[in-house]
Formats: sequence, C-alpha cells, structure tokens
Amino acid sequence: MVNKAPTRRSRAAAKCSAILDAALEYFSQFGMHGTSLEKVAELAGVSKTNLLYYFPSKEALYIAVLKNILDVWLAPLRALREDQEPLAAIRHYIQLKLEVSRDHPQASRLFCLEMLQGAPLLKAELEGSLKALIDEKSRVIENWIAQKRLAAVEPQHLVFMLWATTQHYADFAAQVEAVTGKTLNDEQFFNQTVTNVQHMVIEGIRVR
Amino acid sequence: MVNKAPTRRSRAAAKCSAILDAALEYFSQFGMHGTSLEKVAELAGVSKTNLLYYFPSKEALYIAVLKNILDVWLAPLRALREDQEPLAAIRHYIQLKLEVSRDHPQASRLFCLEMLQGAPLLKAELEGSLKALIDEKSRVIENWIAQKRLAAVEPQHLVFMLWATTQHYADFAAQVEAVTGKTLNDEQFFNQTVTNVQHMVIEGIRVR
DNA sequence: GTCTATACAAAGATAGAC
DNA sequence: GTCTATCTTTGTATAGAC
Repeated sequence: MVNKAPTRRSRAAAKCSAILDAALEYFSQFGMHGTSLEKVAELAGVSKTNLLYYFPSKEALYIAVLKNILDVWLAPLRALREDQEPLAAIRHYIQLKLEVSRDHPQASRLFCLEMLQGAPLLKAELEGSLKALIDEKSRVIENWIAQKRLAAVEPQHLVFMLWATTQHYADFAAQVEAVTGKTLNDEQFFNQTVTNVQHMVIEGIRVR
Repeated sequence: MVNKAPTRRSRAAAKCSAILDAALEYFSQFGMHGTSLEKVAELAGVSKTNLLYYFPSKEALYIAVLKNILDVWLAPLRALREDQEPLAAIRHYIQLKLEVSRDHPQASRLFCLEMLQGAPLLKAELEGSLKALIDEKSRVIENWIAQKRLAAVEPQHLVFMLWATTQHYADFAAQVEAVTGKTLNDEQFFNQTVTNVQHMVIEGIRVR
C-alpha cells in the first residue's frame, strides 16, 4: 500500500539522508577537520544538537558518509565482466566512470581525500573487499591478454590508468575548468572528454 | 669566500626551511585544518611561539608552503619543448613526473588537496601563469599534430591524461600499495610503472 | 525528538620578560 | 630571537527541560 503521509520512520530517514548529503558536500571540499557540524546542520536544515541525536559524533557521521559513497564509486568497475568484448567493455567503463565524475563529483573527491591521507578509515576495505575486486578484474584483463584480445600490459597498471584518467575530471575539476573554461556538465565537453579518453586508452591497448 | 660558521641569516634560513618541510609533511596529509601548529613546530624542532615569529599566521605558512612546491610540480611540464622528438619528449615527461611522484609525494598530494578544494589559494596562479604554461604546451602538442607527428587528439585532454596517470601514483599511493604491495621506492616497481605508463600513453597517440 | 544552555578541549594568536 | 604565560575563539559534545 502506498502511503503519502510521512511516517515517523520515513521522516527520520529523510532527515538522515539530508544530513548525509550536506555532510558529503562539506567533507568532500574541506575534509573532516575543515568542516564544522554547525555548517552541516545548517545546510541540512536541522539544529546542531538534532544532528548529534542522529549521528552520535562527527567521526561517526564521517564514516557513514564514506560507506555511503563507496558503492557509487565502485559500480563502474563491478560492471566490467569477462564475457564482454574487451575494448567495448573498457570503453563502457570509461563512459560510466566519467558519468560518476560528472554526477557525483563530491563522492569522487571525498574518496580521493581519504586516499591522500593514507585511507585510515578505508584501510580495512582497501585491503579486503576492494583489493579482492581489483584482483578479480585484473584476472579478467589477464585472461583477455592471454587470449590475445588485448595488448600485453600489466593489468594493474591498466586499472590504475582507467581510474586516474576518469577520476581526474572530478578531482581536478578546478584545474580543468580554469584551463578549458568548461565543466563536465557541458554536454558537448562531456562527450568530447569521453571520446578522447576512450580513444587514447583504447589505442594504447589494442592488439596489433 | 666559503664560511662554515653559520651566520645569523643562514641559521634563520635553515629554521624557515625546517618549518616549511615539517609543514609540508602535515599539510599534505591532513590539510591545513587538520594540522596544528603545535605538531609542525614539534617536527621542525622549534617552539610554537618561535614558529609564529617566522610565519605570522597559519595561513601565511600554508601559502608559503604552496608557493614552494609549485616549481617542483611544474618542472616536468616546463621541460617539454617543441624542438624535441614528440614521442621521446612525452616519454621523458612521464619519467620526470613519476620521479616527482616518487621523490616529492607530499608536494603532489598537497597540490591535489588544494585542487579538491577548488584551489582557493592557487586560483590566481591557475588562471594566470599555470594556464599560460598549459596553453603554451598545448600549442606545442597542436603543432606536432599538425605536422602529423602525433595522432589527432585534443591537446588539453592529452595533457590531462599525462598529469592524471603520473600524479595517481603519488596521490593514490595508499591504494597502489594496498593492491600491488609495492611503492615507487621499489626500484623494480618504479621501472615497471614508467615502462607501462609510457607504453599505454604512447601507443594511444602514435601516428599510424 | 527537539530545544536551550553550558561544559570542555583544542588551537591560533598575542603580551611582555629576558 | 626566544621564552612563559595567557587571552580568545571555535567547535565538539552533553545535560536537562519540554
């Protein structure tokens, strides 16, 4: 049954969600230390004390935000599967990841911030599920190479290149904008970016 | 005349330098807000008050650090010149930039941190001298392309790719280490990285 | 669940002696 | 130039009323 009247539970969930969004906005730009709960509460439309009712501490809030974005960030890599045509699969990955850079730049930036610090809070994930994911995808790439469907490169470095080139448009957006005068929200520039990154990467790994 | 006895001036310079080094260490990992002057002073071997004698405020220190590293960061790009053979020049750029990522990872990371925040303090540089440098090097690349010595790609995207792929090994070092178990300080891994990045980039822009 | 008031700690910066 | 002592601000977190 569809219920339009907000329940207690749904109202609480909406508030949590608003707080998490606001927190991501600030954390991704100023880091955890550069962000005050006052500002987050203000942006989320709640009082500071009320925020602390939903999240017991600043660090708890920070961790909640991190956990939230990890899926968004990893989705493109998860979509890479061995039964696809290698070059098409990589082309598709680049497209998806650049869409993340365009639609969730804060998530990309916060992930980057966390890495810069040595990933203190993601360390467990890094060495566990994330490493497993990368190992799995590296094996996919290795198999493609063994089948001569991809040029012989180190799979891990290829994965790093895919990340780096797509991530860059979110993390260094300030620089990209200063140099080109454009952002990924400009549809033409977005398409041009996808095409160029795809071309440069693909030609570097095509079998000859 | 060579003088081994430290002068007043040289002692002051040595202190400034120690403070700047210590500040870079912390700022690059925790950002300006995540760093306390107490810690910086301790690492530099001076008192907090003494630090504030040399740098009037935290922000002044932060700006001094930024200015200091800009040259290190830009040196590889400055070295890119039109009279070189295009592919050799780009190969050389990748080598130099990866050396920066290995030897000055803090500088790379602080630069990245500043970009993530929208480069509030580098904005002027970004839109001035840095943009000029990129425009200049983009023209070099454009000329190479016009002369059919390089495949037809957008020069700006090529520059971004060069940055992103080399910068990644400093900024995401935590991830690189978690996945590969190696750092750029491992000579074999460093050489493997240089070779792979060079190969993937070069094959993507070679004229056919 | 939400508010007001407030405790408490951290950290930047200054004053003034030496 | 360097130190001790101190002021002041900011910001996290809690207590307790409603």
